[in-house]
Amino acid sequence: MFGSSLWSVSAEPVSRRARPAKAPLSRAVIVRTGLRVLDREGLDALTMRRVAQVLDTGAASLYVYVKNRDDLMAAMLDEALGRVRLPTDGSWQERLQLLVANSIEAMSRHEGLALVALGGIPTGLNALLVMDRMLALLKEGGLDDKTAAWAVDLLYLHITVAGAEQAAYNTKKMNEADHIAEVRKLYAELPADRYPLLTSMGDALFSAGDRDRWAIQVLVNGILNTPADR
Amino acid sequence: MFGSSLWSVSAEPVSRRARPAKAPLSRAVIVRTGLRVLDREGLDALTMRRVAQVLDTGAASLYVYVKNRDDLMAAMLDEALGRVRLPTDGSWQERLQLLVANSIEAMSRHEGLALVALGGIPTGLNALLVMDRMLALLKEGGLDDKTAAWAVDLLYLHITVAGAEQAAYNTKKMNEADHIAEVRKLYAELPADRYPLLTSMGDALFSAGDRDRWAIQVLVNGILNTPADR
DNA sequence: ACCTGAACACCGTTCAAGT
DNA sequence: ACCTGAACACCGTTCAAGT
Repeated sequence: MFGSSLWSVSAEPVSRRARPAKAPLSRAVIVRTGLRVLDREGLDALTMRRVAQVLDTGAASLYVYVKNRDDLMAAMLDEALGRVRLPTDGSWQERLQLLVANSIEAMSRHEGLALVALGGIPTGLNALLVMDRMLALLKEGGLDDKTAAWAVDLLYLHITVAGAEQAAYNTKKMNEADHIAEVRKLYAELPADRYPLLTSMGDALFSAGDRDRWAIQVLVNGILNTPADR
Repeated sequence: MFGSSLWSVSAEPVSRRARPAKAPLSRAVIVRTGLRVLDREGLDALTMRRVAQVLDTGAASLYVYVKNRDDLMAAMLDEALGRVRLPTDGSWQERLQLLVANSIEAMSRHEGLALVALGGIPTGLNALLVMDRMLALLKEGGLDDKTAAWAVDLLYLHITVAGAEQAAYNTKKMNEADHIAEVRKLYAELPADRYPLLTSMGDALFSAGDRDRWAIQVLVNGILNTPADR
């Protein structure tokens, strides 16, 4: 009875105003959507299905623009690195330290993204730009090519871990003070004969201060004092 | 016709010799089995189901001894760190550098394991032992408590990334030389105006040498030259 | 050419039910 | 007490079929 009318309804052309054209898919749109999903819903929610859903399509459609989930995350990381501000003022050492700090900060904003940088020479255009600027600063500081090259490797590695750690820290559900108190208690209760330092210097272990800034200074000072060719 | 005999067969007691008692489950056995699965079949194969299968049981049985997959992997990491050799000879700097190198090596033997250390103050008994020994060496070197504490943080962070990178490198399916050649080509083909250093100093970027050893030296030198209290 | 429904081959984790 | 079959609520990825 309703068969043919139902059929004709679904065959009827639908006004574009009632059902407006979707924004066309593209790699850039998928990458930005992935970043939004990651930032708003967390790493667990960053699934191909969820990203597709936000774009009002099916997961299969993403594979035209993105090789797989890892490829998507790598692209998201590079997008995030595109937001790094390149310092212009101060001595070369100040600019280098700020560039490293800015890169760490950019990575730390997005849960789990820093980890995809591990195990793989960077190939993203924005990651490479950061590396090129670091090389320029190191050469400005008078380092030889080999030391500068190795230094950039090490600095990028540090950016990755520091970013990952900071991101994990930012995302921790647990109350930070509670967590530290708990670990502190664990350290204090360790057997003192096997862990003499951890049990005895508890206060210093959790001492406040800008550890991130200090770590970057350590790296730069170390690089200046350690030529690659012994 | 065969109904009752089949039924009686399955009800018949089976000799323990024909079907020997399984080794009883325990946290230690599960952790060691996980490590074996990881080393032999890779990170993708490290599933609760696969570990259980090797132990001739169901995945659900593991949850009596292990909170979840992350807990299992954390325990596996600490087990791996239990294999780190603690150096006894040489100056405190030599012993420290060797301890760091040994720790990196231990982590790098097991794909993906280093990553579980990220984002979380270490609490495994073997990780803590490595940290305690590092603290002892730094204090032997005359560092104040605060600098020593921050230094151990930084060194452990470096052990983690370096281990993760090395592990990824060890596990790479692709021919190493081919991969480097590919990246080198990518760098060379970058626009020279935007990437002046990467395009011009290609040789130095891929220069051979012991980068890992150099990186550890950089860290130690930097730590010695950078007190935590400015 | 571009898109997608449906299926494939898995996951981690829980829990009622068994011994 | 200890163990487990089966189910729940998902995954990433592929591909034949549609428009």
